[in-house]
Amino acid sequence: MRIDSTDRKILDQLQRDASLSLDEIAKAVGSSKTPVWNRIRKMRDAGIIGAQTVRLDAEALGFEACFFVLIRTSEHEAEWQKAFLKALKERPEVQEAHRLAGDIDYILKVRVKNARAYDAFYQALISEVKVHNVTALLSMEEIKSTTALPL
Amino acid sequence: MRIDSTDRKILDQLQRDASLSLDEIAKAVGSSKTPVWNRIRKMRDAGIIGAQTVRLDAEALGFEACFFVLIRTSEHEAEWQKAFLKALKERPEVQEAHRLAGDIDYILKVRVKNARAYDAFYQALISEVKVHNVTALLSMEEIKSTTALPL
DNA sequence: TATGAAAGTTTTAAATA
DNA sequence: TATTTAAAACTTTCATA
Repeated sequence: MRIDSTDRKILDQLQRDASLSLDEIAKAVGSSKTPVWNRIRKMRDAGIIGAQTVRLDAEALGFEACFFVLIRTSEHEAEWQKAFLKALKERPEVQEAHRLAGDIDYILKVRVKNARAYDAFYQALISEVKVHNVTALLSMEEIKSTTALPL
Repeated sequence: MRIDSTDRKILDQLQRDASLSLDEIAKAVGSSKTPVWNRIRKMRDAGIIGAQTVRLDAEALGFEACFFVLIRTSEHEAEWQKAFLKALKERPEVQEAHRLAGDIDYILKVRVKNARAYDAFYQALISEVKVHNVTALLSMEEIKSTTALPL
């Protein structure tokens, strides 16, 4: 699917504030309701626009600890990988999981209530799948956090 | 502000799909429109509910590279830190930035179009502020990515 | 907490450039 | 083909019971 500059402007508005009305978006991108609506629908159907969410204040809700977890493994078989990915997807405290190129195999972002909850997560994970080496980096301060793309 | 189990259910619905109508949320949490609306408004005013956003498909929009960047610095003065944080906040390719406890001082998540764009970012950053040691981890596969809290 | 009415929004369809 | 207009269905918001 081709995306032109008007589409890009619409996406930029939406990722800044998805609660804007069609009229407001139309005004901001210099168009009007119906064409904007058609573009949004097309991009939704194409999967370019995904789920609508709200950002919640993690601290206020008692999620006071955030860890980045660096994982090295000696296992590289398909079976092991399948079990590992499944475990990550199922655990709700894992907010991000990436397979990496190079020395370190995986990185996770894990959001939990406290250090103890992290330990519970860690114990559960290593009992489910064998990992070679795990380093946890504890976040002291969230300087920035956004999902917005620099369109 | 105190959050009860009904509030938590509402938040959970909203972070799953912020486009749900009040009626749908009310039904899901076993209440009716007005109380749900009052609770949502209260939580918005308290800042527990933040901005509404849409998730965009980064790959489809040409953002094909994602790096996690581990930074060690020898500088720990207030002036340096101020300049560094400012640089991070201003750069739109930095999606996450955390100050860490321990050996590594900062971790960034950087989303760019390609490896070349990452290099441009890296050169710009180190010319703005002095950093001691930088390790970039390249993501090969985004296994999971969510901002949802395990309420 | 529930009801309901006013204002505003989304969605579809038809008409127009 | 893309945009404007129009109208129906639905949602949010808020006053009142």
